[in-house]
Amino acid sequence: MISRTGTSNSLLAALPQRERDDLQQRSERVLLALDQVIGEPGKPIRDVYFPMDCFVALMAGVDGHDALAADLVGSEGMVGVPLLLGVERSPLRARVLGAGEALRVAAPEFQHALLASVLLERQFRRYAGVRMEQFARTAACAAFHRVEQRVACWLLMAQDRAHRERFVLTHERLARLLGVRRSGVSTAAGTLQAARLITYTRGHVLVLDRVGLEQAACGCYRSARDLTRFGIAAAPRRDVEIAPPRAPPGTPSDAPRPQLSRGIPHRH
Amino acid sequence: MISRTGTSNSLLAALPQRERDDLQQRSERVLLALDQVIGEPGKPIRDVYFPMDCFVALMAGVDGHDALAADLVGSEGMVGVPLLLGVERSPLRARVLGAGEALRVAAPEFQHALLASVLLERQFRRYAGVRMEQFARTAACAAFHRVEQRVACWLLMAQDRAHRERFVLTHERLARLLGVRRSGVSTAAGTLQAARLITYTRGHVLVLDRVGLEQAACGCYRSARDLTRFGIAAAPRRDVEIAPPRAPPGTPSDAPRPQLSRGIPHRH
DNA sequence: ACGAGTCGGTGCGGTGCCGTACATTGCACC
DNA sequence: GGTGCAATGTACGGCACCGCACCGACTCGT
Repeated sequence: MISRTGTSNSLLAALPQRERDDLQQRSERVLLALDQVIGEPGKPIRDVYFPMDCFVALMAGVDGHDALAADLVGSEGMVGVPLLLGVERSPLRARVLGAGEALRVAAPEFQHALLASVLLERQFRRYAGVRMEQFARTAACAAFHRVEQRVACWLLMAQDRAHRERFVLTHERLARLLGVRRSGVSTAAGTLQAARLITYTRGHVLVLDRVGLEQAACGCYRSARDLTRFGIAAAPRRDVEIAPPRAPPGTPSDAPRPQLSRGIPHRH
Repeated sequence: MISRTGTSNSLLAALPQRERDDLQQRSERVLLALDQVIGEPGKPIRDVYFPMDCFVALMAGVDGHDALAADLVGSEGMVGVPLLLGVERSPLRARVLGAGEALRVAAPEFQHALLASVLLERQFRRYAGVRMEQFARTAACAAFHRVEQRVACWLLMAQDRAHRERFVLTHERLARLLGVRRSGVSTAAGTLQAARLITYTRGHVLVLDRVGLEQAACGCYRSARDLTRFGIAAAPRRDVEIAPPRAPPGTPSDAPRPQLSRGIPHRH
């Protein structure tokens, strides 16, 4: 999980040599700065991004504000999925949450690449399906799970995408992701810190006990992680029916897990 | 809106003659009963459905329960979008919320049809993009808007899909859509009823004042409706760049709207 | 006509989070 | 080594919604 895969993008890495090379030739390496916005709701999608060691929050908005993050995109994914689906305007705001490098491909170039290779198109399309499921999960998670669980969940997701044991994410920013108060995050983070699961100092997060943190998080983290793996895996060939490994038998995706702070009952 | 479009599906109706006929030949008319489940999370998608005068709730689950509805599908859409994206298992539970007729197409038939026509594939793919945006919106709505607003919102969405002035939807079922208590819906519905916007009698909803109900709803309703229209509209040809009419200039998608019950401030 | 079951109106104590505000603490930059 | 700001810890009243429960009202089947 923390294994530093080098500066590469899994979605690209899963492509056949030819497709990968083709796309990389059309791309350029760019440095994305913290808080940089690389997608505005309602505006045309100019470029597609493949994060390498940065990660990006996809913010859903209501009433003119960014309300909450629908998903995080790191080196396991891409920014600009709507283009895959023939939607040329971004529905969400894409804001860089962890600075770093990404491959940028201009929208027309990307569309040409899609037309040039069915394999590439199929692989990316399946990623779109994964993203969609993730959106639905986020909706349920935001509506049902306690702030503390969600803080744990998103810290884990952020860490996976930062590829580092320690990374940068202030309470303020995390609060905006979750759509809650900053002080709510502070309290939750304080509890996690008291439980020796993390250390939080001025935006610098250090995960001390990953397993414990996973237990403090809602099941959404594990589900999301499994889903991500499925999204990266090479798409099965159309003529051979392979059951995707979504739910390995005997592995209930939501196993019962202990509560951290006072046994808060789950809404059902 | 209430115009009874007859028993047809807009997504199919927007297709060119040839594609529509082809798909209809592969389909069969079926009657979907209230509460019938036509998609189980984690299970293979056997069939794709094009509702005609029925509508279906797509339920996202957490912790093994259905948590909340991510979207409603009526004659403007289809059930089985993941197949479009190369995902062969349903991420959500699809439960019939309004009984009626639908066209059913077996998954392999549908996939063949997709391969047979780029036009058809493009049209449906864009619908997938719309659905995705809707998921994100639902997430934000569920997290931020008051139950009363959401009740109004979902009543409107349900009515659009029922194509009738009056339709059937109990508090209990609506509560499950929103992921709230049944009594919470009762209270909210009571307020709407007191304001002469609706009449609610044992599951039979009659909308008295549609405009008023829209004002009582959160902006999500209008956004979702506009989005739906965009989803139905014929996809622009690839070689001609046509800006999709997502946000007509001078039409802020979330205009300020009056509060119904005591001026509840919006979280921002 | 009557009983059973569904539906919805209502109440009550509990609580998680909101909005707001203020004090503290590191870190960066003088 | 002080100054300034960003980041965090903490507190407090308010409230929307929770879980639970009860009861009346309407519908339907026999």
